[in-house]
Amino acid sequence: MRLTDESKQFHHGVYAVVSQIPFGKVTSYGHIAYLLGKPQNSRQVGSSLKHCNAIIESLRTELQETQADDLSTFPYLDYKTLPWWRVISSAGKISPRENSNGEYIQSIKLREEGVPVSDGHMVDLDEFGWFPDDIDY
DNA sequence: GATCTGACGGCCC
DNA sequence: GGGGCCGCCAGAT
Repeated sequence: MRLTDESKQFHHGVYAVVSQIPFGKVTSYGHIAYLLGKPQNSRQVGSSLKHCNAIIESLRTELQETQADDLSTFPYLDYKTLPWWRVISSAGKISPRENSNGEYIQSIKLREEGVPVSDGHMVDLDEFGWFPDDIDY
């Protein structure tokens, strides 16, 4: 997995922002891209999450190899705790996967947090959306 | 390597 | 409201 420095920065940002979405709230791929200063890269946010397992592993490996920095400085680089299920489309819909199992799991995870998900995999963004203008990450 | 495919979203009919 | 187009870029073919 060869990533440019630029895209590594982007991935770091995506995971850092996702890790800050509050329990019981959701945000959109596009809003994460907006917070990272790249509002046109919503699609890459989806890609970051789709491949979060491999990408995070790659980022961790590189940090371990290239710097003496303690990995605990980057708490968001852990796909086991990354709340990826709190990210949905700007239309308020859980995005379809190749295999519908993923969206099913996502709806379960959201309901566990008290976020209602309709049969059409829709979430009420007015009530459960988290869309800050800027955050620290 | 060239080309296609998406966990997307904004814009323009 | 809905459909087509475009930007973006990591993976897959």
